[in-house]
Amino acid sequence: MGSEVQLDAIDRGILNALQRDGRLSNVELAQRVHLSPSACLRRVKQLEEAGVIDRYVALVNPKAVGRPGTSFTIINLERTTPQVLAAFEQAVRDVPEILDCFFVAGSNDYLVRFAYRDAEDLERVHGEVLMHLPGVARANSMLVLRTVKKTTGFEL
Amino acid sequence: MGSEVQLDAIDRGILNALQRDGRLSNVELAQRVHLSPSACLRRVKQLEEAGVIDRYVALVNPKAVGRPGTSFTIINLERTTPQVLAAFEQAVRDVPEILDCFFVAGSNDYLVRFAYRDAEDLERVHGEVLMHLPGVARANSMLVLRTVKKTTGFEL
DNA sequence: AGTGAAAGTGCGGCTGC
DNA sequence: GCAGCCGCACTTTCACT
Repeated sequence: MGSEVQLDAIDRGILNALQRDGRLSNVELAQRVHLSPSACLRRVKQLEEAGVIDRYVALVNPKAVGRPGTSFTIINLERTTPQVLAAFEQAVRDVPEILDCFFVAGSNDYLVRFAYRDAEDLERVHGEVLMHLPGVARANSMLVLRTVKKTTGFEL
Repeated sequence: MGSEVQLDAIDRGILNALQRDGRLSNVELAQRVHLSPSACLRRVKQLEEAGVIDRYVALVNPKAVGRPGTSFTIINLERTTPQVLAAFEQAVRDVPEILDCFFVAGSNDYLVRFAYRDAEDLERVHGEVLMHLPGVARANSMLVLRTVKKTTGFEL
């Protein structure tokens, strides 16, 4: 897929701009990167088809939809056979409260991110959702007290 | 800001659709949520102005821009005076390699996410960037071996 | 008064040269 | 890089409740 595509300075400028504002009109984007609209559009389409630009999304304010809290939880499984891992991962995908889940090196742990509504909801998700995923031995939550920095893209 | 806005079922439908595809045209969005284009556009504008929709962004493929690796690092500071925290956080904001940084409860640690190019780059970022941030005592990296789930929004 | 549908206008995406 | 058509965003207006 989108591997080993060579990007020049203009491509990087396009990507930086669209990562900040995915609804930039082509004409405005063109003059920011000093290109004619048609040439700019060609590059954008090419970046989309090459898979460099994965997709465009709207970002919603967590507070505005009643999910102000964020927690990262390190989940340790009792056993780490392929079957146990597969069952756990499928369950994770089916739980809407879980936003991200990563399998990390070191001690065969998962790192899970979720958003919660309030203290009661946090307790529910931690205790009734995470702890009841198949194969879980321990779950160690790290509550986010303050978000220092949060990005959705890369500085190119 | 965007707090305590009441969302009905149609608003949630709009948000779910735009979180999947932020470039949906208003007419297509309208028929998905069974509304006329003008009524739909009014709601979208209102959600934007209320801050429920924060912004629209393009998501780029990390592999395509040469940053295939992800690492989460727990950073522990030597001292936790306000001055030390502030200096650390400002440094974090100035380092482009660091994508996210959260101050987490428990032991006054930070959780930091960054993307790296290869093993050599990982070593450089961990050793030369993170460890040289002001006030760092220890940095414990968790390498992501596999991304099980990754979302940019909420199921509403 | 607040919400939804229908029509007109201009800008911008997109396919030719 | 330039000129075309065409579609969509956006406004206004009207109908409903």
